This record gives sequence, C-alpha cells and structure tokens, in this order.
Amino acid sequence: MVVTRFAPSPTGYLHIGGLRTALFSYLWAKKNNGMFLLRIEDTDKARNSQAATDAILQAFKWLGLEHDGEIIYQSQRDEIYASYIQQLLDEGKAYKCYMSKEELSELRETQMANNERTKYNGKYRDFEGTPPDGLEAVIRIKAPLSGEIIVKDGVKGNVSFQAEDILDDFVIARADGSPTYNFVVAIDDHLMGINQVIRGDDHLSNTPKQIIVYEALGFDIPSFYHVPMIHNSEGKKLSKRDGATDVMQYKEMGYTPEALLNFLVRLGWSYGDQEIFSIDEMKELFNPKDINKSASIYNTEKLDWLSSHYIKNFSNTKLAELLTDYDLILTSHDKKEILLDALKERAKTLKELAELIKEVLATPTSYDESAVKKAFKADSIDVLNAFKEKVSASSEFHLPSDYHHLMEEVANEMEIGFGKIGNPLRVALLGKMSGPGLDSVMAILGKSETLLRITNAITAHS
RNA sequence: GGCCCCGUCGUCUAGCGGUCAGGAUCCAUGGUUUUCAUCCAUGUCACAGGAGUUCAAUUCUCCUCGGGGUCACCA
Repeated sequence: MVVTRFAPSPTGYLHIGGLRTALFSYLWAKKNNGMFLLRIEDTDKARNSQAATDAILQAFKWLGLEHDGEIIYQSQRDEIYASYIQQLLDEGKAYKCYMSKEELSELRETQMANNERTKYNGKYRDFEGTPPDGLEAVIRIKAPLSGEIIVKDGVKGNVSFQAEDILDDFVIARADGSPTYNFVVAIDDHLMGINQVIRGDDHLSNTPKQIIVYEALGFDIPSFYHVPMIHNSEGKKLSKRDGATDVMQYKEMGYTPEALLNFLVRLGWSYGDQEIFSIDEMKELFNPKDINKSASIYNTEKLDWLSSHYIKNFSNTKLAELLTDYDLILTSHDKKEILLDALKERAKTLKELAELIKEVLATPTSYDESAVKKAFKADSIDVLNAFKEKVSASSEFHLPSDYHHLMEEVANEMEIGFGKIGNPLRVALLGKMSGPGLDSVMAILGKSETLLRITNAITAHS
C-alpha cells in the first residue's frame, strides 16, 4: 500500500508551495487507494505555535484535503526518539561528543580561513577517556567517511553524493537531549509506514543524511520524489511579498478550492495537453513520475482564468451558497437564477461576482460622465419617456424576453435603432455604459425599481 | 566558496534522434453581442551559448554561461 505524508513545521501559515507538495502527496495516495498522513514537525519549541498548526488544518479543511489516521505530533514522541538514540549508542553507531560550542565555532573559523569545507573533526568519535567536566554532551552519529551515497529519486533520477564531500558525524541529539530533524524524520517516516516521500527539492541535499539514519537503524529506505520549487517573478524563493502567502488569503480574494487546486496541480505537473482537472480526475491521473524537473514561476494569470472558468460552470445554487462567504445573501432572492446567469460570466473571482451583483442591485446615485455624453442624444429623454410609459402600462413581468419585446416595440414605433433606446436606458438603469443585458437587468429589478431608475435618470438629465 | 539540482514562447507546459517545435494563458486583431463581459476565429512570440557523437540533434555527452537549493545543537 502506498503511504505518503505531509510534514509541515508549524512556524507560519500554509503557503502555496507547501500546499502543492501536500496536494501531490494526497493525490498519489488516493490514486493508489493508499493513505495520506499528516505529521506536525514541532520539535523546535521556540519557533512553533498552535495557531500555525490550526491555520494549516483550517486550510486543509477549506480545500477538502483530508488526511488519514491520527495527526502525529513530533513534540509528543520524545521517548520514542530517546530509545532509538540509546539503541545507536549501545550499538556503537553513535557517540557522545563533548566539544563545546566555542571549540566548534573555532574549528569552523579555521576551516573557513583555510578555504576548507566546514565539518566536525571527529574528535570524540573514538573517545574513551573521562569526559570533561561541566559540559553536556551532544550525540553524534557515526557517518561513513568515504564512499558514495545514491539517492534514487523519482523526479530527478539517481543523484549521487560523495560521503567525504557532504557528510560528517552530524548531531542527532542536542545537549538538552532533544533529537534533531534529520534523525526524527527518518524514524517517523519509518514508524508511520511511509514508503513514498514527496517533498520540496530543498530537501534533496538532506536526503543522504537521512539515508545514513535509515541504514544505521536498519530501516527500509522509502521512494523519494523531490519536487522543484515555486519561484516568484524574480526567480527567487517565494516570500511574503509575492502576494498572498497564506493559503486562506486565496479564499478571501474569492478563489474557489477547485480553481486553486487545479492551478497548483498544473504547476510542475502535466498530463498531455489537459488543463482542466476535477479533483476526481486528479486522483485518477496524477503520477509523480510526470513531475517536471525544473522550478516554475508563480504567476496568477492562469489562476484567474481557471477561477473564472469554474465560476462560469458552477450551478447557480452552488454559487449562491458560496457567495454567502462574501457578504451576499441570495438564497431568498426570487430572481436568483436570472441574476446569476447574467453575471457569473463576468467575474474572475467570487468576491468580484459579489461586488458585481451588489452594484446591479443598488439604485444608481450618480451617472458616469462620459457614458452620459455618449448615450444621451437630443431625443433620448423622449425615448426614455416612451419606454417608461410602456413599462408602467404593463403588468409585472418576470422574464427578460418580456422587457426585450417592450424595447423592440418602442424602437419600432419611434422608428429608431436599438442603440438609441439601449444606450440611454443602460445609463439610466446602471449609471454606466457596461453591464449585463438590459432585459435581464429589468427582469431582476422588477417593474417598480425599473420605473424608479428611469424616472431618476429623466429628472437628472432633462 | 564546496556539494547538488535545473535551463523549450513573457508565464504554465508537450516533446523522450527525423515534428511546419504542439497546447494553454497573456497580448493583438476580427466576428458575435444594443454596451461591456462571455464565446468563436486568426495572429505575434521559444529550444541560453559553444564543442562533440550521429546520415540527422530541442532530444545523447562535455564545457561555458545563467538560475536555484543546501552546507546548524532550524525544520
């Protein structure tokens, strides 16, 4: 069974890059009827917060990414890590190192001065004397000093590292006894049964260290897929200044989970020429072997396009429901269908759609100057009056086509083109030149509001 | 700096020795529309550079250049 995981460290919000690796992991598990586990890497007590964990969970919930099983918190697993540290100590695969921080940094400085690679010098690797007084030991693992370590990566291929280039006896437990990242990752992934690791390629150079831990403990090494980073428009690492970092901000901006997930799945991954993927299609088609090798640049043009695509194709019922999050209650509006049909093709986001709707529903309090200039000709007031007569003489209409007929009648009777009536009427009803079809607008507004707006315009422009 | 990864239209990408280098987005133009938007059609735009290998390189190899990542008692 395929078991994947997402393992964020709760130092901040869930951002777009983290979300994408989470999505990939989730999809790959689902595709294989496997499990997608969640582990919170909160061993650094100083930098972690419960709020950040909650934010991540909240984002997952919004997007419908459900994890399987219980959430694992590393902060609650100290005894587990301690027992493995003891095991390595007992087996002679790890040892206590009494080098002080001062001595260590001195060592580094001389190495840097000599233009050498900074590495621990193995001073206590085979130490057997009496430990120095007053120093708490760290635990270091005995790493191979030479040889080749190959990371078999499903995205990058086989990546080989020379032990002497990258390894030294790295610390697996700090002076206070707490374990370090590369150590606990290997243990937790093993204990959780994770066999497919999909993560950012910033972890690629850590992987050899983790392999050393796997081997020291006799664990099976999982399959790795290191997915390339998402960069900002300058080609640099994504930062807070590159728009919304927190995934939940995308909700505030009016994007739907469908659009955001579709956008992200196509960033670094593709399936032929297909652009639109439902969640079910993603689960069916995603395969990490098709992940691109190169970094991609974050750019919202396509997100906007996808967003408008989904909004156009959502049912009015679903839209009305979604819109409640954007301060717009439409559920009881009797012209909901006409309203949404008329406006959903005009918005890139739900937020925009809500604003567009509110605009149509609000009686104009002013008229766009250039629109008035363009629309109001010498006979416009007469035309509006004629149309107004028609409307008030009619019974309450409900269909756009009814209003359309009325407009046609006026145009025919006065022997004028459609534009002669459409333009001033548009300004009267909406206050500007652009907007949805007037017949729909009038059907939405109803007889009395339509008459009110026409009367207002006649008064203002006579 | 050492080590590692990467390099096809502005952007997201297809390509896996022989293609008019394809799609999408963006942009532009035209059509539809009483307006705007939608929609449809058309168009502009790319293999970082240089050596090899080969009958043939975007594709394989090497070098250069460019970009990124990583080198902790952070994760």
